[in-house]
Amino acid sequence: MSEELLHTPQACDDALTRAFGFLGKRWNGLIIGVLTGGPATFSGLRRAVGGISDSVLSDRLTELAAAGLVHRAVEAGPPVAVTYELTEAGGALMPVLDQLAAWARTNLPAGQCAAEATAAG
Amino acid sequence: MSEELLHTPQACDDALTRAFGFLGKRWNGLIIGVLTGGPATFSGLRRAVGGISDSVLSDRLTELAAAGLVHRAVEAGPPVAVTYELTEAGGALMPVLDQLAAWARTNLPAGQCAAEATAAG
DNA sequence: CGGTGCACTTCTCGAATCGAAGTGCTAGCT
DNA sequence: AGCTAGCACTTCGATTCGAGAAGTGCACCG
Repeated sequence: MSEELLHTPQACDDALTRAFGFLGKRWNGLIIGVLTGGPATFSGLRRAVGGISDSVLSDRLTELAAAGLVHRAVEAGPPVAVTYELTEAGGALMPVLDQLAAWARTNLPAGQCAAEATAAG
Repeated sequence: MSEELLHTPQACDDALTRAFGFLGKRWNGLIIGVLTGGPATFSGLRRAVGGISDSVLSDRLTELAAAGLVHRAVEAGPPVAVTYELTEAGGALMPVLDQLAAWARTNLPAGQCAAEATAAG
């Protein structure tokens, strides 16, 4: 048990660990997923992800912004509007999430989009 | 009055929702990530992911097995040995996790594998 | 016989999350 | 003008989740 017992047990999955530091938090994955469809507002995001609470969404958005994955654009003017959108780093996740969705469609039971079903015919 | 702003709010990210039903749970992503390196035992897994507790690992493994992502192989014989390995569905995640790791290496700060550094030239 | 490792389970405590309500401001209806 | 409604958050109380330690039964090592 000195040198090695397994073939590099977890060589570079250190990157995975960091990735799941964000994606492992209950809603982060979905939030980014929704954002891949374009910029959104706070309440727009809340509706899109469905089931998340204001407080958690606020927290997650702050985290994501601090990590540089999403950009918080505050539009001045009388009605202060806040828009969230992916940064470059966040956008780089789009193909990954796309593959992930494809995987879920193929390998996870009980679920398929109506839009998908029609294409099958 | 611009209705164009909402272009299919969340068309098929229903698949994402299902995917993150698993990956959104604190350790599931890492567990699968470790399993992509080959089959492992309970304690082997515990060591590989690092920081997870027995109870949670047991829960996650049960969930993953119930979802058909990992296979729980019980070897009889006097010393009952249990081995966990990815099923086809779980194995299909490997390329996704690979991309995810690549993304993390590129876009998440403070982290780089020694093995990667060599390729810098 | 005593110590160790494996595969789990059970228990308790603190953290994370939920869900609803509250705050300050603007817009639309009457 | 008064009232309702929406947006972007924050704060509060309650539930659920996860961490850490210890316990169980069995086989191997010395």
